Amino acid sequence: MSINEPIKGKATSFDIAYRAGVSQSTVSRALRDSDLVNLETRNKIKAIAKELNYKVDKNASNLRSQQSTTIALLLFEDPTTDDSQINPFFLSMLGSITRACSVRGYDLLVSFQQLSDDWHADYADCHKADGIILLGYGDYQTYQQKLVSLEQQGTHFVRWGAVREGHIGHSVGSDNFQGGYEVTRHLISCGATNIAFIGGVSKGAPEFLARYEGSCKAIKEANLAVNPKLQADAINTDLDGYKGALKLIDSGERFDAVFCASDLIAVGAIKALTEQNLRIPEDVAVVGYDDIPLASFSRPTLTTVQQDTKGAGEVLVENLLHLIQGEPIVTNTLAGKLIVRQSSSKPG
Amino acid sequence: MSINEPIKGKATSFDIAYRAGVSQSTVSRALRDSDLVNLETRNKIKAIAKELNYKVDKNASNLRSQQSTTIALLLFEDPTTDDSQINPFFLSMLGSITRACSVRGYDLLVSFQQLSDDWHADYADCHKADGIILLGYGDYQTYQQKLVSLEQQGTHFVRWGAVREGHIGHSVGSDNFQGGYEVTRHLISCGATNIAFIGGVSKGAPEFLARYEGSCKAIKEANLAVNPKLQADAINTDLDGYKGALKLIDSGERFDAVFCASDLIAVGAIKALTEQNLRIPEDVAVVGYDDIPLASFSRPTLTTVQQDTKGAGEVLVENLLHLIQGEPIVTNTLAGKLIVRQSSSKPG
DNA sequence: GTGAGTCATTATAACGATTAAGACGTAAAA
DNA sequence: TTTTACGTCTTAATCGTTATAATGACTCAC
Repeated sequence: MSINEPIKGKATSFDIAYRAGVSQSTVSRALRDSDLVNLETRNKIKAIAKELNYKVDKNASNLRSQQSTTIALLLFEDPTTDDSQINPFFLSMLGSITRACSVRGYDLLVSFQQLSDDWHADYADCHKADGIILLGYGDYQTYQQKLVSLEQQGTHFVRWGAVREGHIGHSVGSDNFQGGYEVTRHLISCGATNIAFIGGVSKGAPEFLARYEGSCKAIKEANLAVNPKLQADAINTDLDGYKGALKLIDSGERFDAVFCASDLIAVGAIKALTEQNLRIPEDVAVVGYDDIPLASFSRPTLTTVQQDTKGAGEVLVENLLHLIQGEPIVTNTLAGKLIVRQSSSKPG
Repeated sequence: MSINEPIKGKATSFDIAYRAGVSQSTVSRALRDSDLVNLETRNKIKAIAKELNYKVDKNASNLRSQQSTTIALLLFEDPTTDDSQINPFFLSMLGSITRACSVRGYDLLVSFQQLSDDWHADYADCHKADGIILLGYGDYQTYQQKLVSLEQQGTHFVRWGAVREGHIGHSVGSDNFQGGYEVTRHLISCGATNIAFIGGVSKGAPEFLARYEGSCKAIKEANLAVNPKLQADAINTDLDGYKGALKLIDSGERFDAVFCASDLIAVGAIKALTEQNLRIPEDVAVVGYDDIPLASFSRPTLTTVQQDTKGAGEVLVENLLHLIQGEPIVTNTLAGKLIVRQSSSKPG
């Protein structure tokens, strides 16, 4: 037993051991409720620990047990957007992820990443985190290499995004195809026959592509024709939505509805349409995707698909923890919910 | 020198030492660019480290050096709001804080807190973080006790909020008084004579109070009368703004402008006013505070005060680091910027 | 040629926990 | 009585660093 009566700085388990008249290892066990130590001593030790305001040193604990009970969240955005404007959708997810982590006793390390950095090595490798959650719209191709090396290093990670064949690692995502399908069915039921789509399809976010494909399916099912000219590229900004809408108008093609791949795009599109004196939804119905807070306050309020952000955070964390513990993963697709608002109200 | 030729799991500094033919301590020094080790050996060691994909173990490093190069961000909201709706203003701050941390080589631990928990002990005490950033609107009284005990434990922390006399610890905040003053001067210059205020004043967020007081100053300076009946309480939600506006209308008092203590409140207020067929800004001018993304897209677009969130994150982190290193703190107040939009356009 | 002064590196303790293996009574089984 | 077993606790090794003191080698001055 070490003879360090006075507590110098923060209390250590040795200080408690001394006061309790037991060995340090017993203290360590007692505080983690090991039944290798007598209940009475256990309580005594806990009492002393509380009195001394003792907290287990995370670093020492992690070092010895070789795990950090910490999860790293890596947010990466398209390089075009700066850090002051973060996608609201991801931010709302942040809440549920944090919650999900803390419920399970995990800490959350947050980091925004430029895709250029070698983030893939910086977290799990130095034992900062047990696993990584990757969040970001973006071109899968650009960071596939990093995922491969993550995989090779045996790092545990899950990503939010489209669940597709051939993708590395485990993904959790909204059922974008189904969402696009339902949006379009809704538009058709409102009387739309020429439905435009604003959102990058050829390259870029696979989520957008899935939404588009779902939309096409609905159009075909209704015996309408898919018009490729009624599709305008846009990444996930309002400015791009604005430009996309202008492009559609300039194309001279007729359209009575616009399905925007995201709410931000929709906001921009609405601005453009309004400036051209088109009435929404009378002349053109508009639907977005994501149900960001703005959607319910824009004028007109925006019909959109609400992604289950609460559930998403929960599932992401849950799956990652399963992965870490070598258990099988269950869910990986979350249903979206169509929220009908003014921008696409039914006639009559 | 330990004789462990093969690398078992992740490489350690011993593995590198073996390959470089030097001692482990030399490796440790070399990787931190100590000039106690010859430049040539240093480069050699670095090369080998890179080749082996070696990363310093954070836990071991932290344990030994007794610091974590990690900052904890504690976000706490009024208990009324749930985790799915986080104040956009704080979220936008999150971006700059993350950026500021990573630039300085610090990690960021994020946590949302219910005020009830004993978060005050859970971060610095167990060496998870070197310091804490506290973010949250909220009644100062409710968590003052925690701040006191933080202080007592010698924990370093900074908070975002009103800088007031008698408050524990270091605060960084917008100059809310000045902001309120300028908003109101602007409204008066637009011709307003009866300016209402929606936002909790008597108790609750001191930020709101400061904005109100600034407003009152401007009113008095213009030789107008401050009408206490034209002040409605509201915490920071759109619903409360809605209710507040209705209350003002029901009061029967005349008013031609509403200064809302936050954009969220303003959004709710606009909704209420519009429903009562009041035109904005013709009948009533409306101004918010915060410049959340929604402000520039609402109909009408919302005049507001843009808080310098980018600068705020920077200053918060900077100050905290100063605090940790025992250096003096310089800045603690950030100027806001009035953004005039449609909701309060000048006549003519 | 002995002592002082550099320079580059090594040997060796910490840091504060976890955990396997061993020790010591005491009670039950042989 | 001796053995086995169990409950309870201690001893000691370990995690992978960082930091301090010690070691050699080698130059330089008196």
